[in-house]
Amino acid sequence: MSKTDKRDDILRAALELIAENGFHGAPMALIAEHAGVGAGTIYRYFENKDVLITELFREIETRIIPVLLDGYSLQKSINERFFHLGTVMLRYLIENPLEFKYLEQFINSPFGVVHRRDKLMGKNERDVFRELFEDGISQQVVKNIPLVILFDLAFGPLLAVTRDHILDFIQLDEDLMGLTVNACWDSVKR
Amino acid sequence: MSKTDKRDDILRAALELIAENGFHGAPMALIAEHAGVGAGTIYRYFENKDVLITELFREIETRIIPVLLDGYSLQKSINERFFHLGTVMLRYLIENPLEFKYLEQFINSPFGVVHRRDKLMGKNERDVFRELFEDGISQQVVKNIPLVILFDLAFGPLLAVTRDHILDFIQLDEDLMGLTVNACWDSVKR
Amino acid sequence: MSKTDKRDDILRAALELIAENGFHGAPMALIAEHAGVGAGTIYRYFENKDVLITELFREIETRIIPVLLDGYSLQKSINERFFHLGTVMLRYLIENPLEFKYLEQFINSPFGVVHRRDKLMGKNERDVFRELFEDGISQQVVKNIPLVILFDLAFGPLLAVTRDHILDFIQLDEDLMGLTVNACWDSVKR
Amino acid sequence: MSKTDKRDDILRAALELIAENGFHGAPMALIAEHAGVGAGTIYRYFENKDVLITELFREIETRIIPVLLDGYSLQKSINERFFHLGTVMLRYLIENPLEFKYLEQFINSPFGVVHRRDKLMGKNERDVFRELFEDGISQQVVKNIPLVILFDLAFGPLLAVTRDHILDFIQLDEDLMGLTVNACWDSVKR
DNA sequence: AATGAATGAGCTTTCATTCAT
DNA sequence: GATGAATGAAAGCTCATTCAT
Repeated sequence: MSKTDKRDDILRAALELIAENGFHGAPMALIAEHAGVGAGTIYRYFENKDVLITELFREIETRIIPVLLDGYSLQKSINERFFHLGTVMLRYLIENPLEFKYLEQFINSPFGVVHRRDKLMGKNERDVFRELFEDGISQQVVKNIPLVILFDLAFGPLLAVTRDHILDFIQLDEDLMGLTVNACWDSVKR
Repeated sequence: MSKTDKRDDILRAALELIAENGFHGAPMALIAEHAGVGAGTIYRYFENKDVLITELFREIETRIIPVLLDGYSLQKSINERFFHLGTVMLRYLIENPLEFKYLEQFINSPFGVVHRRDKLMGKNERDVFRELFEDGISQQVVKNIPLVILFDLAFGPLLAVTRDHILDFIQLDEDLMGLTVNACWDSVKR
Repeated sequence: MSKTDKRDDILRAALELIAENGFHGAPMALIAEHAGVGAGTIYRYFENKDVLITELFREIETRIIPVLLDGYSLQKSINERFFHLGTVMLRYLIENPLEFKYLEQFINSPFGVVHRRDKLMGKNERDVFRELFEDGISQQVVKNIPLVILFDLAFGPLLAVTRDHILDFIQLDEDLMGLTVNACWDSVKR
Repeated sequence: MSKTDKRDDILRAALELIAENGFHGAPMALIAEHAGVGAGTIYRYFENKDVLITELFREIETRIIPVLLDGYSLQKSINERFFHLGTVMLRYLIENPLEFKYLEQFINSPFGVVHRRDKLMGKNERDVFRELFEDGISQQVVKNIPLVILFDLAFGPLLAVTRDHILDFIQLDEDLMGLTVNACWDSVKR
């Protein structure tokens, strides 16, 4: 088994346990057990639990980006670009409920606050959503309100809807997903 | 000191500590200390920590309802009613950051899932928002999509925006609050 | 059982275990067991293991001082005062081997270095030995060399001899104790 | 690289780490890293950590003996021989603080007790100090008290003074070193 | 009714040692 | 011979809950 395999096993175990039980329902010993490694082994790959949690977030984030960009074209209209990103993201999260649940845990935690602050400070490289909104504002297609609020108008409902789907409060099909993303667009468009 | 006083002291202490430090930053002994009671005393009023947490949520919920209803009239248009409820709620949360932080903690936790499930199952009495959306749909002013999604479109951004204000990512004044609520309205209206 | 009793039980258990096995041979769980209390109970009396260790040192120190001062008179000659302090200390340590072993552990550890630095900086109240040497120097009875060296000349051998007695390398009786203290005096006297 | 080289690298790394951080601040993996070898390699040269520690002590001891004997003559007076050994040792330890710190760690540990017991039992070959004191006693120049006590009177202060120098409590120059060794002589001479 | 000292299971993390490569 | 990834027992410490007073 290669080095990478074990690291992946640990990340997968952490994803499953934290997604289902939260950070506190995922003791390191249990993660190790689910990963099929010794408790100490985790610490060869991750300095401590916080680092494991943060790395796992980055891993998921990294996994999503190419999915979002697949078929995404800056040539299309702002509306089309928004629709593309919104539906692709919604679909991805619904098809990967573990990753969604993990993201939710992460975002609603001190880790997430730090991450969001860094993002808003522009510490993060190219951000496809920020770019979209900035283009939309300059083209006078999107409401001229603070970026932060645009994010909230777009992501707030998307995450909420995904959660409700995963919790079985609704069944999102392609139609409902389209309606939802369009409704979000209504809130950000001029 | 009456029985009710002590109960209130405990709830207040729990609110402050949990809002600022999360559930795990609020040990029962600390809550007791802040409430000025013995650790064991809490258990005379609340069966265990989970019950305390849930009761505190209901308390806050109960406190908000009359605020929302003050000046609220079923005679006004759906749009006006939505604007009233949205801005009043936004203002209330911003002026009561402890309660908002607590609600966030609660919603993003296993407790919150249970609560939301109960609500959607209609276990809860009269719900002013459900009523508003149902009226809006029947008057063909609001999009005819599942209630759950309408909730998400309206509350998702409001909560997100409040959090960003409290985290100092934006400064919400009355103007921005109005813009935000109107943007939410754009997403639910036909 | 009074509050003080339990604290004393813990200190006694710590003394025994650390004296015999060193700091690392005395896990908190074992100290708790020997003290007849729960593991968590120790933390009601001592913030952490370091504090327990330091407090125990002070306790022992405090216990020795009145013994040293019993029958000690500033009216007597420097030589007599030195002999009194030296033999009383030697006798006390030999009769209380656990305390001696503990002191040795403590002195030869990072704790001890800090403590010694504080002492030399004069942070500690009245120090009977410092006083003795300062009097001796001003009366030109004791060698005019740095205080630190005088301490080393006097205590170095006393502690070494005590350890050898406890380890059964020698059997110190009153005669040998007298000879030893006198030899130490020879090294500090002019 | 020869077998001996690797062994030496390990011993050197162990010396540095243990001297600065104590036995518990020197994990085997770190020693291996500092020595530039694999963790498992140490176990080809030393059965376990205890053996490594003991061997390192012997190594240092062996290194000091020729230094002590350089210029040492049994023809000189006891006083002169004592002065020679005392100052040379003091100087050596001060100039090699790592070795001193290591010796201190070793002596004040269960390892040291065993070693001292062996030494006093006469298990060790020729001992230059024992010889000196025995000569001194038979020439009636040194106090007729047990050898062990003479060792303590001579080494107790020397080690204590060295430690204080290394901890920066005093600055030992050649003069102070001479004074100190002479003071020790005062305590052992008749 | 109210207390708060006591509990002990459970947490994260370290490290001497092994062994497949 | 040499490696270093893997191990898992054991450490210090926390905290929800109990119960004698």
